[in-house]
Amino acid sequence: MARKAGTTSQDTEARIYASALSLFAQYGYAAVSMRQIAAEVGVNQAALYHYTPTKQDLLAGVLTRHMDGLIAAWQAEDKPIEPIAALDHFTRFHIRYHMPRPDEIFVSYMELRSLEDEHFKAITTLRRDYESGLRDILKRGMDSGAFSMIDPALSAMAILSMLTGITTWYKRGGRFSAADIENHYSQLALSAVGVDSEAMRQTLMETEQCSMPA
Amino acid sequence: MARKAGTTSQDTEARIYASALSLFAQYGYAAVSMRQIAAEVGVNQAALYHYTPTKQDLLAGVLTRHMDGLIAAWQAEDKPIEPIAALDHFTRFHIRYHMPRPDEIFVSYMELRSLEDEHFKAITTLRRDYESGLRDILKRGMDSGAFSMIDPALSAMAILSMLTGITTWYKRGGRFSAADIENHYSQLALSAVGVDSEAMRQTLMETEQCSMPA
DNA sequence: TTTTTAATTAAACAAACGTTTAATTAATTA
DNA sequence: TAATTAATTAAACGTTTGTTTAATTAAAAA
Repeated sequence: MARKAGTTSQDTEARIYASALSLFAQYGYAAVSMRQIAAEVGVNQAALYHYTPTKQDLLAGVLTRHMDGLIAAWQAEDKPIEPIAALDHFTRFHIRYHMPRPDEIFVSYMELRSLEDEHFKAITTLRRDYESGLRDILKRGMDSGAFSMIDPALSAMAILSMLTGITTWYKRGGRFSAADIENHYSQLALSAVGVDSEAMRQTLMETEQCSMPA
Repeated sequence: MARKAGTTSQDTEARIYASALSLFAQYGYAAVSMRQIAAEVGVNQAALYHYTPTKQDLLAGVLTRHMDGLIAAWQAEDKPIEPIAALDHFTRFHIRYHMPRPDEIFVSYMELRSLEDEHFKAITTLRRDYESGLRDILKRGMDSGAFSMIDPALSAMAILSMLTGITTWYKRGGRFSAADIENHYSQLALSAVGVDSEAMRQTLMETEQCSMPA
C-alpha cells in the first residue's frame, strides 16, 4: 500500500528507532516484540521490515547511533590541555551528554550481550575509543605531576563507572539539579586522582567555568 | 515418575538455581526459556515446576538468594569504628564478596526491571539496606572531620557505582590480581572522600591489614 | 513387605514469536 | 496526465514460548 498521508519515510524511521530504544530500555531487547514496536509507532508489523532487515539489526542500529552521536559530540568539544581542567571538562561533558539520555545508556550497557559477534565487536571498539579519551587525560596528569594514582587505566575505568552509574540512581526533581551533579562529580573525579581542593580551586578559577561551590 | 537414582531434591533445586543464574546472566531473563534451563540441569521442563510456580518466581528467587547472602555476610563482619578504617574495610568487603560472583551482580542490576511489582519492591528494599551501611560510614567520617565531601549520600552512590562497575571490565588473569584491585579501589574510595595519602597511611598502619603498596 | 509420598516424565495447550508473501495505493517522476 | 516507485498492509508461515495434565516410579514411611 502506500505511505500514510502527511508522513515521510524519514519520520517513520525516526519514530521506529525512538520506540525501539524506549521499549528496549524498559523491558529488554528479548522481551520486546516487533509487534510491540510497530504498535507504538502506529504501523503494521510488516512495515518495520522496510527499515530494518531483522530485529537484531534494529538493536545494532540503536547502539551504533548512540555511540556515533557520543563520539561526534566529544570530537566537537574544545578541549583544555592542562590536566586538571581537562579532567574537569571531560567529567562535565560526559555527565551533560549522558544525563538526558538514560535510555541510551541503559541499553548500551545491558544489551551488548544481545548483539551477535560482528555488531558486538564494532560497538565495543567505538566504546574503547571514547574511553581512551579519559585514559589519555589521566596519563598526561601523571606525567605532569598534577595527578597521583596507582594506575591510570584502572582509575579511568573507576571514574567511568562512577559517572555512568549516575543514571542508575538519579531522579529528576530530587535533591540535586543537573548542575549540582556536574559540580559534585567533577570534584569526586579530581579527588580520586589525588588533586587536593587547593589545586582544584587555583586551576579551575582560571578557566571560564567556576566549578567549585563554596 | 520418580526421583532419579542417586540424586536428592535439594541437589536438583541447587542445580536449577545455578543454571538459571548462569543463563540469565549470559542471555537475559526474557531470552532464556524454561526448556533451556531444564536442558542444562538435565531434567524435563515440567520438573522445574516442582521447584518454582513460575519463571518469574525463579528469577525472584535468584535475586533474593543473592541479596540475602550479601547482607548476611556483611552482618557477620567485624567492623572497625574509626571512619577511615571503616571505609577501607567496606571497600575490601564489597570487592571480596562481589568479584567471585559476576553473574549475581549482572543479573541483580540488569534484571530488576524484569521483576513484577511486589518482588521488585522487596529486592530494592534489601539493596537500600545494604547501601545504607556505606552511607553511615561516610556520615560518621564527615561528623568526625576525617572525610570531606559535598554530600555523603551522593558520594556513597558514586563509590558504589565505582565498586560494582569492577565486574564490567575485570578479567581474571589480566594485569591485576584480586588483591591489587582491593588495594587500588580502597585508595580510590578514600581519596574520593578527601582523605590524603598521609592520613591513609597513618590510620591503616595501625590496623592488621596494610592496604597501601609502596 | 506393603503403602504412601514425592520427584519426574511425555505429551499436549493456546498464545506469541520473527519473518515472508502478495496485494494495494499514495507520492514522485516522466 | 500516465507510469513508476516506494511505503504500507492483511494474512499466513513454521517455531517457540510458559504452563498444565495425567501417568509413572524411585525412595521413604508404615
